[in-house]
Amino acid sequence: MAKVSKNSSAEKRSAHQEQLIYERIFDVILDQKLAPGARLTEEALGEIFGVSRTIIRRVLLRLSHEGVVEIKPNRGASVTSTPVSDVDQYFEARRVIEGAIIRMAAGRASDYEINDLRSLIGEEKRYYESQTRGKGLRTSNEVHFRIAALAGNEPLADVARQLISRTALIISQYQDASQSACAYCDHTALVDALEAGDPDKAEHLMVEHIDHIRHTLHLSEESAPIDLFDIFSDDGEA
Amino acid sequence: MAKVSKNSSAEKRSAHQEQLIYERIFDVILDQKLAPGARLTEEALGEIFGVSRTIIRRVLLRLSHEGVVEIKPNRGASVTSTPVSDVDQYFEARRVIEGAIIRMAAGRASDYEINDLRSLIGEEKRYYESQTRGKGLRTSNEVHFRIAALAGNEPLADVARQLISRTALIISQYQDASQSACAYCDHTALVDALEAGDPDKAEHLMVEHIDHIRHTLHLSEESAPIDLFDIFSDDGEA
DNA sequence: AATATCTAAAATGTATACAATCTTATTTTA
DNA sequence: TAAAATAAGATTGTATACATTTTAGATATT
Repeated sequence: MAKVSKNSSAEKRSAHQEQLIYERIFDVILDQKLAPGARLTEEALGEIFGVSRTIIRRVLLRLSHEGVVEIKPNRGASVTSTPVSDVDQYFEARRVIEGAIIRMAAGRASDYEINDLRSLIGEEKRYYESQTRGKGLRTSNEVHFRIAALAGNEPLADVARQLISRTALIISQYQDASQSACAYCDHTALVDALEAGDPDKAEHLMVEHIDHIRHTLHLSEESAPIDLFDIFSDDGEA
Repeated sequence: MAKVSKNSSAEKRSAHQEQLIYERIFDVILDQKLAPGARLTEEALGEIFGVSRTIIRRVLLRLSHEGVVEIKPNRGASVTSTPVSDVDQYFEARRVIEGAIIRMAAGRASDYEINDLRSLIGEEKRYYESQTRGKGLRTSNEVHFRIAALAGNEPLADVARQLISRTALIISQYQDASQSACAYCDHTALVDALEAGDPDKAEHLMVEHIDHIRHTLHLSEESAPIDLFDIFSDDGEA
């Protein structure tokens, strides 16, 4: 007579389901399996992930609020293509914000947090060496996320996260797969400065690092149409 | 509950409809007609604006992405209540970002843009003198938005806008209606520095200004439940 | 009277139906 | 043949139905 408890495993999943779909789509974009400009149709995605358009719509809306996807009225969503002319602005924004952030973070990090960062950078190094580009890029982002968190200012960390994600999209659009930017070298130096509690050096290294990434980009126009089913059915991510 | 849809006049402009609802809800929050913590139920809002829950849901989702509203699973949306402990972080974030922005903007503004700003500040002054608090606060935001745009860096202006909107919510939560912060005095000085092309002075004034606003806040806990229909049916603006 | 349990109402979560709009292929016309 | 008109298909826009969950009130129990 009481409530019939359904299989809770399926229900638990539905809570995270949206998040999983969100990450999956973002990952595919960063892996350059979906080029900028590629259209994301609601029904196709719904079939792929086994949910209705309602859920997909929410995910696309979130991605559009983050600037990863563009939604035009009656046209639907497509991967954001950043014009060459906008690229430098994003990197300048990152220099300003992440420069200020790492200055605030310098000396604040505990030994535990520093160790955590170093092991993350180790992971990053492995991904880059094993040529798994997408994973490497996301891990690199994670390093920047963690540093942002160390500053102890949640709103600032939040806007930093946005810019970092958005920049990742730009990098995946303009960086050659071969030229993987050796980010982990720079990252190690950054963490050293953090540990030493040297704000000036930390800021300087961060600005140089962001500048360095910017200069690995080849700013030329390109595009490549793709089929949604192929991309999501075959996960190239070991 | 009568299902009478109260179509005011914005029935056919379905393209802008969502935007209008968004602004209407945000305005009501800034006017303190909806206190932090107040619940926003989808069906009630749908009836008020004469649309289905589908549209309301999109608006609430957008507001939640901007941090104005909090959505909890199975609980729906409620106006974000910022803990006292978080307030200073938001203002610090604004000092960092808007400080950098106005530095970039100094000397870049055309005569036309400067004049535009001055007339906007005039408008602001009138609103404050006529005690229309909500309008005054929004106009004040607009001044900061415009300055952010002058820096010529869209991504930075974007994160600035987010923080400014979010801070407006905080101000409406913690500032006494009487103490209206005389923002337009500071703003005039800011524009003078912009026109003179003095980055150091402009930055200094901006930091002081933001600090000044922060110090008009009375950081104590409060709350007040309200009825949605009353609020939206009677527009206290004018 | 206080607490616990159960039931009804209300709100959100999701899917789906149908309308409006855009896209594409085909046919018509000059 | 090329351009324009048109019709068929695909895609998004919106409303609504139904399921699930929460909330609140009533009833029962100690």
